[in-house]
Amino acid sequence: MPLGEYNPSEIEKKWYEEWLKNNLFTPDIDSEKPKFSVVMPPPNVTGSLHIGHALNMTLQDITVRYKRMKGYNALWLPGFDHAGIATQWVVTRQLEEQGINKFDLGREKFIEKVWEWVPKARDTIKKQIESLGASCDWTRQRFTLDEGFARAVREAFLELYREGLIFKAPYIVNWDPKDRTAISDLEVEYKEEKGNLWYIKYPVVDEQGNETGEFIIVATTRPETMLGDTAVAVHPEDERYKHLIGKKVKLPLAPEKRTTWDGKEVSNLIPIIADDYVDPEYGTGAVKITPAHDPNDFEVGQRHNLPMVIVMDESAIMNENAGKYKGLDRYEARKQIVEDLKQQGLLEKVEEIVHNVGHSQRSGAVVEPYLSVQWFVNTKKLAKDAIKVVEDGTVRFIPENWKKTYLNWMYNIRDWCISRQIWWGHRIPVWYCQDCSETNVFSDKEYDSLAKKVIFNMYGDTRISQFFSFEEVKNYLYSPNFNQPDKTNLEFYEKFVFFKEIPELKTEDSLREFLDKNYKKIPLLNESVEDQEKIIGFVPHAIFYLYKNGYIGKTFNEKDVLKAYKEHKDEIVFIYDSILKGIKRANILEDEQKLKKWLIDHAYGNCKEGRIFFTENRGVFGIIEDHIKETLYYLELRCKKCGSPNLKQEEDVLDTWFSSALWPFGTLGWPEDTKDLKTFYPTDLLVTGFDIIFFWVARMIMMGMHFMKDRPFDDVYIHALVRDEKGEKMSKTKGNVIDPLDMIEKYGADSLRYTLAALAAQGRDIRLSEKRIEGYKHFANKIWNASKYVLSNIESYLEKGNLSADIKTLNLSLEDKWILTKLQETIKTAEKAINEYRYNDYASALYDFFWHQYCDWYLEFTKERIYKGTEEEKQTALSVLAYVLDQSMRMLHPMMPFITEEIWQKLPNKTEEFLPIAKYPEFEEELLFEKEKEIVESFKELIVSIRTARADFGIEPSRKLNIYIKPANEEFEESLKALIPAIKHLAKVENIEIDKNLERPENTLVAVSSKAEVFIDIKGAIDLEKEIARQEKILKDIEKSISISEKKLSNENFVKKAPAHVVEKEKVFYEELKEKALKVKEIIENLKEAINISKTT
RNA sequence: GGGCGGUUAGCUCAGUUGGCCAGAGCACCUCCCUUACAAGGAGGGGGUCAGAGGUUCGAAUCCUCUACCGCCCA
Repeated sequence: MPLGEYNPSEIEKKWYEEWLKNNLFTPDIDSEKPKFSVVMPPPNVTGSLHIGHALNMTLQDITVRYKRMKGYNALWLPGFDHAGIATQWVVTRQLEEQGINKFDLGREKFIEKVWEWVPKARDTIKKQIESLGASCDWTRQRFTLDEGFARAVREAFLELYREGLIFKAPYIVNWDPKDRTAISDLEVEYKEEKGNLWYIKYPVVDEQGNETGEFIIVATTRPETMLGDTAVAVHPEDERYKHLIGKKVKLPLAPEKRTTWDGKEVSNLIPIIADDYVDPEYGTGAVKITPAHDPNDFEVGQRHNLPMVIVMDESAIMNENAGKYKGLDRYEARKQIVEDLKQQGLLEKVEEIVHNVGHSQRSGAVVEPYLSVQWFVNTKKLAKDAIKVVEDGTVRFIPENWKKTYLNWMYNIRDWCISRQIWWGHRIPVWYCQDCSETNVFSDKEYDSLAKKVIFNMYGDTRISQFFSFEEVKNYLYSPNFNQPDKTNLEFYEKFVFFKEIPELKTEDSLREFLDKNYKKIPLLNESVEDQEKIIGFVPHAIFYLYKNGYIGKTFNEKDVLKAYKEHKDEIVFIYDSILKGIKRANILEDEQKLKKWLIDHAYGNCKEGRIFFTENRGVFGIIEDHIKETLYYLELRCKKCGSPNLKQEEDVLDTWFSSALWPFGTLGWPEDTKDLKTFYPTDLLVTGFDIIFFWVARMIMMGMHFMKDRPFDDVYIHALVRDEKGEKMSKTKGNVIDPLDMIEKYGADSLRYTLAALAAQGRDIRLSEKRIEGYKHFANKIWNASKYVLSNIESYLEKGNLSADIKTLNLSLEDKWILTKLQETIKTAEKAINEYRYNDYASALYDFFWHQYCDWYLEFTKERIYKGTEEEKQTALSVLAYVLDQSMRMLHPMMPFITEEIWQKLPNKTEEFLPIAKYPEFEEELLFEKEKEIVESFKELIVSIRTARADFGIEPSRKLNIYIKPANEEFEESLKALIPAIKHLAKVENIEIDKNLERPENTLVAVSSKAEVFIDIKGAIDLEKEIARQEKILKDIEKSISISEKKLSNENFVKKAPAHVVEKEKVFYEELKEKALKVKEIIENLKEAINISKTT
């Protein structure tokens, strides 16, 4: 079937499905072929595909497809990022729309909601990536919060903690009061804003605290923070203030007693200290020091051991320390404070200034520097190796200038705040002991069996709580996995986390047996714990617990209970305290008499509720099992220091980038030593945008070097930002976004991809306009139509004969050899370009070849042979057409996977089943025909000169003319004779005469090219004046070139110093020009003579 | 303040170690529905490569300064 109309949407979906069905993108792990691996920068699950993704994916896909076709065992590993703050934000807003407040809902329920929504969001963006044609291996798809990643994150945290590289400390963080979380330095955006500089008078006091009448004036942009001042600093050498150093000032407006962050009292009389940090030139030279609300002041505070007073709460509402301003928002407080200062005469003056104000990238709120206790990674140590591998070129940045940016940042790297006060994410695997305050970090290393590890990980992932039911475990393990919905979570654990079968968990029976054997059982006697009045209390639960866990037998007496309870009191109290929300009448279990009475009461219904739990026979009691409504299991964790079970897990979660830093090895199975890891790590290439070099690339290198002792990737290709055609950032608010999905729908994924590749020049932003995409759709259409020509002719030919797959055996014509030579040149240029990540060169090399060589010339050349040639000529022409088309499709495929596959599938002599796994063209020396190429190039020049002459004289293309050609030499004469049919077709000519010794016939136009003169009979009188003018213009151009060339060649230094081939080229060029000029001059003379003759006659 | 980058045709951009009388696409002008393609074909116009100086036989390309425009970091 030849091709119909080009309709991208029709073919694109079809082929992607076909490729997936045939597993073309899943590498063979046992392959002998060299590997090529890339991990996909995981898009946010909440996001939708924007043009930046499209560019990122396209570039990766081009390289991966190229490598795959080059015979590499190629892995492109896809996945998604859980995007802590962004996702939490989206779900919070959704709930708000339903009138649900996140805090009312509670942490667990909230996270359940997120897990409900996340797969839907993920499917959306996944489909979008697929529609681009990404040839990634979906069978290995991962998620930064999946079972394996969560485990890897705990493992990494534990290891770093043990090595002392993770620590908890009070620190000034960038606090986002809107989202109520700390954010990293990198998440703060500074914007210039108008503000004020307030000059405030602080009264100096004497030893007794009485004002001396002297003032020290401080300048501040944030007067509300003055309530947290704990000193005033001046420069030690500043003569103005030297006498005040060591004295105190009375802090205006502040309450007499304030409290530091760690509970100590601070007076409102604060010292004047000396510190080099103060710039005597700025403001008044005296600076208020607020260690809890300013990063610089924090450092000053540490140097001078100043107390730190926090004056706001987590929402930036003034707190107790603010005295009468308590409860005011920080900006209202500012207003009030300024007002009050004015009234008290303490406001010296106000200056208007422009200063940089930090905003949260996410919420837009003005960031409050805020003292809080956070978790940090000591990056200084980790940076060492990460610097080394980039310095020594093991990891290469492309374009190279990013290396400098990276190193600069790494040299000055600061500790990385990794805790976030949100719910969605990796909860920090730290359990604080409530009894001895020990910090415990747990991972599944605590457990020896895989099944136990799984249960612990489920707990760590908050999939089950510390007291869990059989149903909960079962439901989770046997329900579909987030990444691989065709697998259960248990199967995911087996295949992607532990790489081993876990038989204990496989069936319900074995699972129950396993749980029974390994976990404490918690009998519950209540139907529910809702009605606190009717609830069955602690004592019976405790006894049933002792029984269920074998601490007492089915029959027992009070002494047995007493003894067993004594031994297990801690755990029993801890468990039921949590479950029953309080312990009542525990003393019964400590007193033999009371216990005995209680037991008898509950064997005979003598209590208030008339409950009977036990049988009694001669002082021996027996359990009535029917009372057990449900049995939970208890995952026991104990403090490593004091053994207490009373632990509380850290509330904070980790910065999302902490998990994505593990991406290149976490996705391959780390911390297990897997075959994937051995085969594919280090990866070969990372393609990403410059905006996350610090956020992500740097951290991956640090973590890779630390945990894998090896770089995560060799090459880092940094691509540009996609802007709109005016060079502005695309944003929804500006309304200038180009939606890749719209573009795909309108022009096809192939056109979009080609456009992005063609615009992806290194080191420059991309300005994209829809026009460009439309332009490349024209290219796709061109490919389509040219193929239609080739395929339909092949089809009609195949009814009679066969095409030759081995074109070397054919009797090739001049133009066949020419196009084959051009093809070889293109293969060379294209491969060089793609290997150097010069995607734009790759695109333009193929564009030029396919359109301007293959279509514009070669296709036209073949028409004569195909329509009027002999059988052999037909066969040769069609074989070469098919061969070049086949090679072109292979080369274009990485950029335009769909259209090329559609066409390629229809070609005869296919050697592979699908184009994505077909062999990439090889450069072949034997198919280079330099001489023939030169001839055809000269021939093209000749044709163009004829066309120009025709156009200059306004001769319609349809009018067929007679021409006479006078070649410069015999060789060209021979060639031209062979090309007569082509000339007729290309120049629209009726009759041709070719003769080296020709004289110009009368009434003809002349077209001069470097290897021939052409005389055109336009069948009518020509306007001699016009022709003279035309030729004179041509002559002028030539002479201009001659004079430039002459100047060069007459320059002794040029001939002496320039490389030989350059000089030689210039000489040849000069000679050609000279000859051409001579001919044109001759023509002009002839024409002038003709005018004279016509005048005289 | 420190660092990085940009300025080439009306527009959007290429131009790899200096060797081009500077290229492409779009737009523009003229002619053409010629049996692959009017989403096309043929021909054409258009640039003191931001400015100044320097190095060199030779500079859009290397160096210095200036102007303007971006981005990152403090």
